[in-house]
Amino acid sequence: MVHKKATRARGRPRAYDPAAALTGARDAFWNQGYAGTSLDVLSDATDMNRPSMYAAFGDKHSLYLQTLDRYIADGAAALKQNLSREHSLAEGLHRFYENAISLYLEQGGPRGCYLISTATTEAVQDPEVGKKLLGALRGLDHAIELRLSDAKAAGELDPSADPAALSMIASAVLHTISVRARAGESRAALKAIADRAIELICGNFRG
Amino acid sequence: MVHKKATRARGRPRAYDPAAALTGARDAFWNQGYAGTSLDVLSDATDMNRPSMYAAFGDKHSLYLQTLDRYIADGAAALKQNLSREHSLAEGLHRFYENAISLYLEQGGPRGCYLISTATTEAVQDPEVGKKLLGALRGLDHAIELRLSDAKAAGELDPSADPAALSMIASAVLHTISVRARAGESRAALKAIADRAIELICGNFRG
DNA sequence: TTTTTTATGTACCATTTCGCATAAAAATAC
DNA sequence: GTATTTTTATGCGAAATGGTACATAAAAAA
Repeated sequence: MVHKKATRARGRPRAYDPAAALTGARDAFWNQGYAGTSLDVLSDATDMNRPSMYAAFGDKHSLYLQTLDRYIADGAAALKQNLSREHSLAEGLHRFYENAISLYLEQGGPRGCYLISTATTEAVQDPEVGKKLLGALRGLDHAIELRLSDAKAAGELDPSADPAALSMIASAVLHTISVRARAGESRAALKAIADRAIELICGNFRG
Repeated sequence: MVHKKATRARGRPRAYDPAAALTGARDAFWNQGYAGTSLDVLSDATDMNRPSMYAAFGDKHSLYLQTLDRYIADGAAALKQNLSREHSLAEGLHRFYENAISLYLEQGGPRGCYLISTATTEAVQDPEVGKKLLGALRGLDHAIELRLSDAKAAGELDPSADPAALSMIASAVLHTISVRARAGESRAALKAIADRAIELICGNFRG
């Protein structure tokens, strides 16, 4: 039997929580963008001094890439849950958009999707960011398309429905919600957009 | 009779073209974002030295706002032309998206929509930018909705069609095309998205 | 207790960034 | 020609930025 905490790390224990630090860094980038966020701000946001940040996450660029990875992983997990076949398609899409809108408007003012709001700007000059962004966009398309194909097979969608086209629309609606949220659109307006999209995607069918 | 060039400005003539300089500045911001573009880069891009830039456009922030204004005005003019009633709705939307895709992929790598790719990031920290962005988004929605209402009245759209909902979709598709273009998606893929959207919006009707 | 290991905290450095002062240049007005 | 006006050109300077050296603190190991 091995006690997890039995063997403690050798030297001085770290004074910060790595996961919380990454969240703090992400929130700072989220508010000010990659280029607009200084190491001083990141140091405050992570509750770490500069050398510790460096030791833990590497330089600013490397830290940013790690926040992107975690956001993408978290988003994929939430997506999988929301679009599981436990709920109807309409219900799943409803949860999916509600979840997104809440995330985009969370605490301290609107901010939109982390990728669209910060990574898109950098994607042109930074191939690593561009690659992660494109991968995430395609991943979302793909996951939704799979769910729509299932729905079509299950009779939840009209037999003439085109899952590829509809999944593109569903993604586009998420993207527009992100942009509008960050621009300052109200929660009610964003919800109305989501509701209209769900109606349009699901047509007259209800699972 | 007054000759336009008869009375020349008093002092040393300017060595730059104001409109071209604004275009150069815009392109620099477009590539690197607002925060990521330094005055040195802007000075190169405008072919102006720093004091001249200041005299002509004010500080970096003021210059950026002016590039936004011009982009928004240009976009509105192009939109008006593409969605005029000279063409059918489907044809108009086709021109609209083709025009956008060409702009988003123009010269020197993909870049997306100038507003979505650069202003969105700043919108949270910079209320002036946020206001301009939100205004532009709503302006697009409104213009498309008007065109769709006309199309409905003219029998180009199904009588049951909802212009407000469809215009939101049409805008969303433009937004997704911008994000995907900047992320590196191919022109063919972007065109496919536009075509699917047009089909979906226009339904089975053709004007 | 002493050594070793790991993390912290202060302070620093080179560079970049934004913005402006100042002088020279190029035109018109007198 | 001289004065006036407007722009250009060089370059400076304060502040901010990304990144790191170095000494110290806090733990386990010997």
